[in-house]
Amino acid sequence: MSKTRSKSEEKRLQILSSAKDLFSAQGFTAVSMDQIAKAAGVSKQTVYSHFGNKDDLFAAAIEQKCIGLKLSEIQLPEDVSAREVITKISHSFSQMILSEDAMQVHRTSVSEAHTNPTVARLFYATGPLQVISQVARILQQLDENGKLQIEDPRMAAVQLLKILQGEARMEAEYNIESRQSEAEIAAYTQSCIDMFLRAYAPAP
Amino acid sequence: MSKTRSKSEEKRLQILSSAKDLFSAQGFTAVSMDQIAKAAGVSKQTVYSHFGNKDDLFAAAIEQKCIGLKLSEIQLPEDVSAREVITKISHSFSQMILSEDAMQVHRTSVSEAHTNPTVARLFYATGPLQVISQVARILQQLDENGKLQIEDPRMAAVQLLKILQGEARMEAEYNIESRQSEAEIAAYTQSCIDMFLRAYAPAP
DNA sequence: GTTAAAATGGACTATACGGTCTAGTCTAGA
DNA sequence: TCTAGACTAGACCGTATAGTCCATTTTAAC
Repeated sequence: MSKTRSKSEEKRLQILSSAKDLFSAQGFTAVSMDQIAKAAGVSKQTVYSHFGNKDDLFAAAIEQKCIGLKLSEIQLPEDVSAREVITKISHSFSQMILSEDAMQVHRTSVSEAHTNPTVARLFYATGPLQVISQVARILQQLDENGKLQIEDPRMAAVQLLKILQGEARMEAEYNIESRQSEAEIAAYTQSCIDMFLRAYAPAP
Repeated sequence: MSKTRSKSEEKRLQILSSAKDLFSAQGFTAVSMDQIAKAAGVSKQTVYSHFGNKDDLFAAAIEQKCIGLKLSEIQLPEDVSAREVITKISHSFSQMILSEDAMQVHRTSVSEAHTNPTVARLFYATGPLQVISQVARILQQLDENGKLQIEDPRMAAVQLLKILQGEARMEAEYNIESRQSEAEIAAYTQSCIDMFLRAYAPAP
């Protein structure tokens, strides 16, 4: 352990933390290395000695940010109705997807998808893909229990997650002024839950 | 009319066209005014004399691009089943949403949504919002004809359009290497059509 | 305390960009 | 043919950035 001289780790974390905040808030090009150094309370040289260049720092920062984005763990007891499960998933997801953190990473990923593909792919793999698998697994259980009738749980998971995004997500994406109210979002989410349950209700 | 000297219009269009292509392909910051001038075969000064600054040129170029993005007009004869209508909408939309043009404008809008809100809002209003209304109107007709049972056609329209995006759209957004095949997309689209029709089938 | 790595801070290079300016050319209309 | 406006080519300015260099100071281990 204690490698000859290890104040290093502390600085490294400061840099990473500042870079994470700045990059995800303002994107890659808009943030300068001087800015990051200043925000981290560290000299620019130190930044470069820890992370070789801007690209590497960016990748590390966004990776860091992705780790913090998890769908809150969903525990479902045995005797629970399909409606309860879907409702739980829906609200949990709806809240996550509209959070400022999630939107920031999403925007940054899309913005840099072409010039810096690694970041977007990293995010996609650790974010959306994970959630899809997680939800697909739950849907498969509901199918096996006969509580829903789902041929392809993965497709159904994508469908559920997609509809839940709704207009609210687009408004956030495009930075529209007049956003949907909490009530409207709630009403829409409810409509999605009902719609999904009708579509995948077990045959009588 | 013929304003004293009007070679102007031709140059203006050249500039606008080049700017449109460059901006939508690479985004705002990545494209320089020199680049645009060169691509348009025009001097930089001419660019500035036609469009005052980079922001204005950008707005004009993206506006130009938006005009070209329309959902192909959907004509539905009288005695047509709900399945036929939804199928037609679905394929039409699915194709449009994945086109290179649509993806470009989408990416650019998201990228610049914060620093240049006008563009994203313009796109949202002339693109997604239009399509939603158009589909909502059709769904309402299907409801009135008793072919479907839809309480809130607008919500249903959003749901339909959202599920149709599916994984393919995300893969395009995040520039993922391994994209879904045509066949996979078709299968998913079919699954969406079935799912939507089951969810909104009229009560027996 | 000595030592060597780690960190500082600021000067520096090279490059790029938005935007202006200028000197001169081209073209249409009077 | 003359003239005014459109256009060109490129120099130019100010600013900003990524990244390097280096002399100096701080810090942790021995």
